[in-house]
Amino acid sequence: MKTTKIKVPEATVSRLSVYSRYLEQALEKGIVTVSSADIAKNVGVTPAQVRKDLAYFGEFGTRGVGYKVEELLKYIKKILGINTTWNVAIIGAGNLGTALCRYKGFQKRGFHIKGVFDKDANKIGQIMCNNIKVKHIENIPQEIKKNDITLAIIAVPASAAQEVVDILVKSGIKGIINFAPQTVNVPKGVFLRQVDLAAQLEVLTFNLNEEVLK
Amino acid sequence: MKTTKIKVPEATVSRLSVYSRYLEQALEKGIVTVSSADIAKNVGVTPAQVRKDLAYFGEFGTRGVGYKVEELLKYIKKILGINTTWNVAIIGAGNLGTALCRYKGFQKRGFHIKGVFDKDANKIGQIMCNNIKVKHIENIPQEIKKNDITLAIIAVPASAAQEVVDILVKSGIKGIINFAPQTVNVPKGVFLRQVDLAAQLEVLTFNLNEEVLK
DNA sequence: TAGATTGTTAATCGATTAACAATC
DNA sequence: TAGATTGTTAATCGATTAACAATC
Repeated sequence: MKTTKIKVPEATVSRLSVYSRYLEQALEKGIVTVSSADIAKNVGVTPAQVRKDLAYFGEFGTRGVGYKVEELLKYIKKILGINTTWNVAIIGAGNLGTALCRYKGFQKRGFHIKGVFDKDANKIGQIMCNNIKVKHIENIPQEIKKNDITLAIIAVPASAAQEVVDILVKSGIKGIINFAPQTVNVPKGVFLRQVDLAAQLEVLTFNLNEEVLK
Repeated sequence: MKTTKIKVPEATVSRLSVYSRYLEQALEKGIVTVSSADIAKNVGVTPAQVRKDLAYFGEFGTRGVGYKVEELLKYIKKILGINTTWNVAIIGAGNLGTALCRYKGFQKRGFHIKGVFDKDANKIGQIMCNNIKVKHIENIPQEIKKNDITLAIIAVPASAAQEVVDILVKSGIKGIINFAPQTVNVPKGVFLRQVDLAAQLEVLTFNLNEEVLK
């Protein structure tokens, strides 16, 4: 694999996920070869964008021909690191945590939920998904080691988010998705993504408001 | 209100949501005035960024002093269009749809779930949240009109996403959040946001992979 | 007044798009 | 070969940051 010298934009990485989903669908349909224009049309970007995104990582196509679907899919999965499976912990066994635990989309992409944690005594011991019992937050460090968990999803109230982040970081977690609507801090070397569901709706209402003003 | 001539970056809009959350917390704590540096420190951006973001919409501060928390919060909420409430439909009464229906974070920001729809006969008639009964997808057009619903959240399988989008658009929905991992098309004048949960994890695994290569 | 902090402009940085030579 | 499409460079566009005059 080519060692990347130039920094890859985060937007490029997100788009690679989208390309890979399209390629999976194309593969199912029995499509063998696609052009950057095909990919672009199906995912709503420009062909130049597709080629540029791929160019960060190497040369995967054939001039005059295009890309082999199966091959390109394999490459992108490797680039994204999803040629292997990953073990994931969910913190917070409320509605959202439960739903995420049962969400098929994670399994489908090789993410296996291996632990669900909460503080609430009523929830501990309950079975959430895949026969996983909710454990107390205290057990995070040992469970993460025992089950080789690398990623964590936070689905606790905003007020508890930073505390949970700190526990996770101390336990050696390297990547966190935070669903709590709360800015949190992680040390260098730990990757964080903030997913703010209400803020998503607010971008829509902003746009609707602007439309009215026009 | 100043009519915006210059296009506001989407990133600015998202940050306004984040600023407003911080301001709400500050208000609760009884903080009266904040500087751009205060906001910046708490949400993890630069003070210049905060001032630039606000400058798209007017002058809300006092030089040498800062911003009045309560006042700025009110302005931002008005800009985002969340000085009023919005009615929302959820399509898909599976795990994710159910969780989103019960999610407190929406209510807290003035988003009221007024309808939940599914195709599955077993789900129809079940009570999801706020005493809302799941209705068949066929009922979307009339329910949307009846309940004055403007926004919709799609939580159906990828294969059904475009079909649902088309129904929603035909019913007059103006803003859609799509949780299905599927690129969909909307006509001009309808706003769409794609929230791809697995892709979020994949950005993390990409980063972890890169770290290893270094 | 002196110190603080805004609002705004200009400079920088980064990402997207267009264009085209390379090449299948 | 001629047509098609990649990979890559240069041009454009847009967003962030730095700097500072305005002003409380």
